[in-house]
Amino acid sequence: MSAHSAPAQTEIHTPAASRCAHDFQVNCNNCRLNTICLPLALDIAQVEQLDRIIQRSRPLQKGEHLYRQDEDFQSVFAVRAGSVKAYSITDNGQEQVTGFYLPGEVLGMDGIAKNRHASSARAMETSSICEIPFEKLGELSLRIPSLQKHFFQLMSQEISDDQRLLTLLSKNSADQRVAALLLSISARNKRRQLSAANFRLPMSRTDIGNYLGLTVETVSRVFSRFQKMGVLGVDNKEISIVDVEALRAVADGSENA
Amino acid sequence: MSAHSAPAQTEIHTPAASRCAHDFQVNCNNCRLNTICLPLALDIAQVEQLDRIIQRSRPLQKGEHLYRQDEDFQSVFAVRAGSVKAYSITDNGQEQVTGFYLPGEVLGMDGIAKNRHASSARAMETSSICEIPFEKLGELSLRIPSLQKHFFQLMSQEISDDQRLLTLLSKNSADQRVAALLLSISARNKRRQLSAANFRLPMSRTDIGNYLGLTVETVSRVFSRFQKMGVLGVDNKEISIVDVEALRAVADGSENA
DNA sequence: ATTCCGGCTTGACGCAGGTCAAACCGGGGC
DNA sequence: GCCCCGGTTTGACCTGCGTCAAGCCGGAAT
Repeated sequence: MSAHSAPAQTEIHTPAASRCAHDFQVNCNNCRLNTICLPLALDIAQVEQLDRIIQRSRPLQKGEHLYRQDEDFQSVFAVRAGSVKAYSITDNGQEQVTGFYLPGEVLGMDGIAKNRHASSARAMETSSICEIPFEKLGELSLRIPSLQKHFFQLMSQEISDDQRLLTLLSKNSADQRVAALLLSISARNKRRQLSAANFRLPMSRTDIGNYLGLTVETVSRVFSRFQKMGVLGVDNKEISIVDVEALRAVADGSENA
Repeated sequence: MSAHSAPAQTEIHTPAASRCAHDFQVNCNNCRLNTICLPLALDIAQVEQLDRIIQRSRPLQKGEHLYRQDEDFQSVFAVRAGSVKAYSITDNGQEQVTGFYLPGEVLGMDGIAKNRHASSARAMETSSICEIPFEKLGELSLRIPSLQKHFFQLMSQEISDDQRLLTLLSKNSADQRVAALLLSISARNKRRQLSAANFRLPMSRTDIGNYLGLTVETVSRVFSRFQKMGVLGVDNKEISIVDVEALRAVADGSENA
């Protein structure tokens, strides 16, 4: 294992959560992710109201489900620590990974429309999750306009993200897709004050392939190629971005190869 | 021109709109699309409140823009008649059609997150549009809980739709993609009490290809193939679905060819 | 230490769909 | 009528990625 595995590991022990493994008393005000998952516009009293409806259950083990497709929709979820993948299965049985969710990110909003989850979500590693009952969130939003706005924005962001992914899938080569995913994860790590250059991918090659519309083999080959090109350091799931500029160039198709 | 062009043409003259070409007094209560674009849960008085904030401008001509990427976001839009395509252009200049919007459907919600439109929208034919100022909609939603819920649902539906499209792009063949699009349009026509079997495609082959992540040539070839197979009747943009079951079989990959 | 097993890598080969090029078709302007 | 022009179709060829198959690597169980 390489040197940067240690910082990556701390992901699942945020300051708040690590004070005690069974500390379910963590609240939004002392959560270091609150600038990411919460509206900045809320004052302390409002955050406390929100806090009161949020449920924090025991950590999920790797592989456990947060919710399953077609189950009744009750809540949306925020990742506090760890990571989660969302995926859906179509009528004819094909599985599609629709998103990877890292700490501070919110998932489950696709269930609102039909009051049934349109996808399943499972932990890719041991994870702590905040459950936000949607009925109550709606009520609270009626009294806190900025909260309503924040949720409209969150959902809108999810739409934009999906549309960017759409473009990626329909227009870009395997190299570009993988490069874009790595840059996305890098940026999201950076937002959480983690290293943008060195990190551990929580998902398998298979998941990456499924998400990006590629086979495992292709994903693996791309990683190898990037490594050979001196753009990436790859040690199984440990990734280090050696040449960000080159990676960006690949991502938007302007490399001179 | 074939026999079914007439009903298709009436699309741009809804009962409400056709009373007078410049009748901007149309309102939600007498709009025959209100069960599609409006919450069923609103009572007459509430619909009137909503009605008061909705703006109906002169019809858009083919090719005119409803809004442009990166412009300030002010409103979401509902298609009353005609049809609209939404598309975005990435940093490196590639265009991606992100959706086709038919009467009763709402677009523009991807602009909420950043308060700037994340995509552009232009009329694919002469179209009437309802503009719904988002600021006011938010305020009204605070007073009409079912309206707030409806908009959460609308946005959630858009997320689900995008995710289904994602799966289509990442897992399905050209034949499957085109078949799925045709079935989608057919179903949406049916919902508006129009023929599910015979209709006029408002978009070009190029747009279809762009939307589905295919080239024009491939789209054209698929149409030809479907026609040869006796699944479809194709006369330029006039489509008739001859064998729905076969088309469904193609769409979910269970055809025995 | 040995085996097992799931995830990852690498190679050889084939095909669906992209690319390039040419021709067609239908509507609008003159 | 004629020409023009954008959209569409069709064909011939090429390639990126999927498929199939084999081998590798590392952690868990015994």
